[in-house]
Amino acid sequence: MKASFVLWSRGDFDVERCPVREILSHLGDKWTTLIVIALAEGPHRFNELRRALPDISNRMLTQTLRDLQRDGLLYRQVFPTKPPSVEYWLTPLGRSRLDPLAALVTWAQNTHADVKTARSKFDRSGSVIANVDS
Amino acid sequence: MKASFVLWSRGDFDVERCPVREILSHLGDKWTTLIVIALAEGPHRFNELRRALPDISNRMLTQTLRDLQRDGLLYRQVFPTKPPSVEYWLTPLGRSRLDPLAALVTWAQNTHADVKTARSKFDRSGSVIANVDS
DNA sequence: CAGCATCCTGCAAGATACTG
DNA sequence: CAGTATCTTGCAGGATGCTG
Repeated sequence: MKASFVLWSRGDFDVERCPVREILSHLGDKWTTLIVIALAEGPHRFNELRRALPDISNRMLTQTLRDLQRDGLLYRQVFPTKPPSVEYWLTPLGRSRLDPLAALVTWAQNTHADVKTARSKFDRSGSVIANVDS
Repeated sequence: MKASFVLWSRGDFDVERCPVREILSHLGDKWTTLIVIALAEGPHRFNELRRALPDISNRMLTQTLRDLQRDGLLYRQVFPTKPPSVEYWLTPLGRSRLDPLAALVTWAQNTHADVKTARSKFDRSGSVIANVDS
């Protein structure tokens, strides 16, 4: 059993400074990951991204892009055209996040059916009691 | 460029049924992943988990465990001792989630320094304007 | 076009008290 | 010990209108 993360759960640790939590808070928010994935294809402009994420609000797109830029995951380039256009694309650092992300997405796709099955089985079985017996 | 996820962002797709969103909603909540990681070591009882996640509320621990059980990611075994004790541990399906998760955690640890640097650089540079120039 | 400023809302999550 | 049942709340995120 490769227990590689244990450092966070045992003993003396500051919740605020737990690296695992940091990560999760990033993955937690609704849009960050979707934008990173959207930019996997290549550079995109503001409104292109808006169209790619049909239900994102103006506010959230701006804010999430800013955060990603701030963390060094993407570049932002303003072209002084008229009207102005702005392009976003992944930095090498940003690209490097795609790999673990892809692994996760793949896992989810592969196991999706199993989860669905387990879920409806659980629900049918009275949605109470254990599940370990037979 | 291995564009493996594109299916979700282009053209005709139902936001509600986007598989990527499904996944993210699972990873999104505050505790699910932490619990899965905590159970990587092996079986744990309710209050053991509570101690492992110092700041989780009673309510959230119960609820998250139920959801994970429902999705077939963990087993729940009640021992009719007095007072009762209950053990939780990962199913094979649950274990299989550890791999992509570990990849992500590792990535985060490896890049943590870079992100911190980028962040403070961004903040110092007026926290406005672009970052692509020099 | 690409945003910012504001106001507003719902729901994830916390706190607390009680039970088999 | 391992939960359930309520009540409450903060803040992520939505809606809308304005501007260089």
